[in-house]
Amino acid sequence: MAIKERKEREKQDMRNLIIESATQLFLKHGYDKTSIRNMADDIEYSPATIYLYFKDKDEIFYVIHENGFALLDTELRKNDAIKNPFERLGAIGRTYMKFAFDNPDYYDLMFIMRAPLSQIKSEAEWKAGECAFGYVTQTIGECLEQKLIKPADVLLISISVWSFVHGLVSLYLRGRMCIVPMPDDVIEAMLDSAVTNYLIGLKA
Amino acid sequence: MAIKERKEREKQDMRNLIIESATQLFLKHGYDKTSIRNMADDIEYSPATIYLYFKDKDEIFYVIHENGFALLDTELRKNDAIKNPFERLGAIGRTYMKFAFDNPDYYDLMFIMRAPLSQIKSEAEWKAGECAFGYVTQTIGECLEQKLIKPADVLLISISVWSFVHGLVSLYLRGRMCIVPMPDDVIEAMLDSAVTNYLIGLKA
DNA sequence: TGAATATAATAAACACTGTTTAGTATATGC
DNA sequence: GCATATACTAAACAGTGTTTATTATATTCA
Repeated sequence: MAIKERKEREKQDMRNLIIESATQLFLKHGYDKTSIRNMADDIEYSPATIYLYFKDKDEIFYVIHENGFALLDTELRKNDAIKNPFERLGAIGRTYMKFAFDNPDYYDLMFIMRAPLSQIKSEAEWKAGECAFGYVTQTIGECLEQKLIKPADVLLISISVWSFVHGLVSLYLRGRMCIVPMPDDVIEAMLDSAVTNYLIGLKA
Repeated sequence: MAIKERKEREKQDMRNLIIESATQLFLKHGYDKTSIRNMADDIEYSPATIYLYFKDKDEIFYVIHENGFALLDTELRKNDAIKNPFERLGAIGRTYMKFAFDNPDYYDLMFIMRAPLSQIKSEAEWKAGECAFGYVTQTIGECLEQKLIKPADVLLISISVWSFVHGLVSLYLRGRMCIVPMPDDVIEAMLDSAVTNYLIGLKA
């Protein structure tokens, strides 16, 4: 009975087709323009067919959100080559910001929007987020071991570092940095030096 | 011709009625449930009537967003009684966080959502934001004058402080703090000590 | 192989959304 | 009193996510 397996394969192919179409539409035209009907048009199936492969729209965007994390993870871990954990932490911060500015729609889905997280059943099951965050806590842990930063709870520092960079990035992406009336490149430089400054403050 | 003035008054009354209804619906049921039709039902007029008083839905929510800033401003400036600017800065931070947790929907509209800012014509015209942010820069300016914090550009520090607190708050409000699996009250305490810790790091 | 069953896909509908248009009462100005 | 201006709305437009009933196809078993 290889039929069952072929059917399973075909089901996965169809899921992939839908995700590919949704991702392409999402990155090209944004979240609002990525409707079930647009996806259906794109893959040349009826809208109802999509519901045979995904429970709802949020489930589709949860997968896209997970793919975004895979992307970010790959980028972040490229900094593994940097042996000094404090230097690595700085590089991770800059990589994180670059990711956000290069992929604002992914960043939105991953850290700002509510939609994709409606999928997690509750009680800490955000696997995608845990992986990237784990890399930060690990690096900060090494910094603490080597006494490169002021002693404090590793989780508290991790959350602080993450929140600091996320704060800068998300206020910028949502247009709130217009309170300082400067051209975009000047602001981006400012955000960069804010991170640099912040990390200096952590130094032991 | 007092008729013209009465008409103007009536026009304002109607605008207020719509805003009141929208605000009540928004705070009670959230943004998505606050539709033009729901507002119309509530004030017992047709949906089209609302468009005689507001250009579009975003314009209504821009007013609500401005009201939110008036509220936050009042709260923040209560800290004016604190003469020491560094202590005042800490109090402002805690007031800001309390506002966010007490009024998550307002906070969303003011600092996270895109919708209401579609109203600002461009090139730094975000009056509501400037006012609250101005109070922070002013306080930080005083801290610098009195050499209470490490010297740096006042704008850079202001943006850093704001981003730090906003980062903590917005990650929490959008469910991303679930990476640390703790009860809400423990997390809120953690965010509080993160701010305290951060401000200590700024100290001269 | 042929009938019965299970699977895959869809057309159409449901209940919404923001917004616009054309038409109707009512109030104002002359 | 009549023409004009104002206030209002019913209905439609163009979309949204999702569900249901139906049909066509593929698979299983006698």
